Amino acid sequence: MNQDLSKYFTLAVSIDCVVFGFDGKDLKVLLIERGEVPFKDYWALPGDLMKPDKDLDDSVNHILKELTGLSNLFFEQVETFGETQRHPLGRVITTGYYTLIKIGDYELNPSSFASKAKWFKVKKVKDLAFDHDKILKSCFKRLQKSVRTRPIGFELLPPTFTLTELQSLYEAILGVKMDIRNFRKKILQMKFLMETGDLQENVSHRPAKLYKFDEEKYEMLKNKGFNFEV
Amino acid sequence: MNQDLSKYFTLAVSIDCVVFGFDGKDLKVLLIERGEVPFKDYWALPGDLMKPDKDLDDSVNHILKELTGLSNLFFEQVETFGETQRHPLGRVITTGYYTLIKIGDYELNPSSFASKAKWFKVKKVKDLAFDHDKILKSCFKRLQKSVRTRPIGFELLPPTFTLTELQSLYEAILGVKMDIRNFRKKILQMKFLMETGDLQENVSHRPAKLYKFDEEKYEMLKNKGFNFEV
DNA sequence: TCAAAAGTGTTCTTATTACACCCATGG
DNA sequence: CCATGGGTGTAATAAGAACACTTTTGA
Repeated sequence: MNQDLSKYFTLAVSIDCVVFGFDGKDLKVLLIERGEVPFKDYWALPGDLMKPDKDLDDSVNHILKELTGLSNLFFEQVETFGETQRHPLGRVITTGYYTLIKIGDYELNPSSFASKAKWFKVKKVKDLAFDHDKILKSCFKRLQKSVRTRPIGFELLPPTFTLTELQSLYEAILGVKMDIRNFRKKILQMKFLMETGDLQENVSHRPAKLYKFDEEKYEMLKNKGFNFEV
Repeated sequence: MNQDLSKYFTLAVSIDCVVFGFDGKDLKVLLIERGEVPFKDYWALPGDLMKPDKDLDDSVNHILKELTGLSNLFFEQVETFGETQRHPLGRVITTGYYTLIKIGDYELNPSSFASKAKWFKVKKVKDLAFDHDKILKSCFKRLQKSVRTRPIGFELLPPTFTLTELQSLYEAILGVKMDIRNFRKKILQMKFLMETGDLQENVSHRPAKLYKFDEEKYEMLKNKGFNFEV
């Protein structure tokens, strides 16, 4: 930090949110349609410039709420993108965050410059505004890493779920097929699932047992981590 | 991005470099003594404000060279710190990067506002300028994670080394003692080490065999990753 | 009675752990 | 001949991978 500081204080910082959800079949990501320039009418990650008087990490939820109505989520910071040409209106460095939520627990209320908000299959997404394809890819990779070293599920599944739904979630995130018997063996021996005693209803096949997360054991495992190889 | 953009373009972005080295016994980190305010005479991570016309990732090596003389290293981005009060001269968001090098392969030439540059044992470091304790901790954690999923060593050891030196490196990074026989078994079966045929000299005990990395296999494993449990 | 998904065990192979003694050198 | 760190193998246990048939329901 030498001479003439003022020329350095000329950048903006933005935040982009990658909100992952699961509909029982596909892994999805929440996008907004931009109602303003730049990239008007493009689909984009919910994101905006950070107010200069706010902490970076604290701004994530404010920005997401403003655009989509979703609030109070737990985000993990992933990567910061700082190419000179990434934003057409000036020098904007952006930090990407991701979170996991249950689709359906939250109502989407697009506002501000978001004209729409909608869930898209992660695998189908492309041609987003700015460098958002890159940010999404980076966050998706981080999610894939995380899923192997700590339990994920609670955040993405309804309160009770079948083992097949949980397996589908892991398969959707990791993009692989797993052996049904080995998956069940592995996941049950971790002891963070409890049978509810209830069964699926109105399915035209043998109804599956419904499970829920034992929150206490689940939080314990989340903190200490584990190794889920596939 | 709505109304009055100019009030957003008032931030500076800085970069802080965590350069890890190994002296055969302890894991070390390179620090500079700051010759200028703020935090004059404090030890700090080498870091500086980014020039607004440069890419973020590209600035890392420029900044490190300016302060320490080290150039052309491969950095991994770790985390961005953006608390409002983290810098006394204004709103500065900083991104932390880390790299691994062989101490001794590089000559330290402190310049610019770095009055000194020196290696410190990672475990002993505290009371750094700004929030650098936090940045160092974050990068150290990332290093510990990385070491379990891909080979590390080449960057930190001399061209030829003994298995005990390699084991000491892993123990220094992970902060655990490992079984000598199991360590050797595991590391040798990965096939990225080659015997040089030479032995240690001038040691007052049985001289150890010297190994080197099989660069081809080593790069392969680095790209595809592996699982090194301890 | 058919279609569709649920549910269940065993065997084989591989990886991990724990553990103790002799060897080669310099001083 | 002593001190120092180098070097080696095996047995027991645990984890992972591969694999096929029966059950329950609604239509």
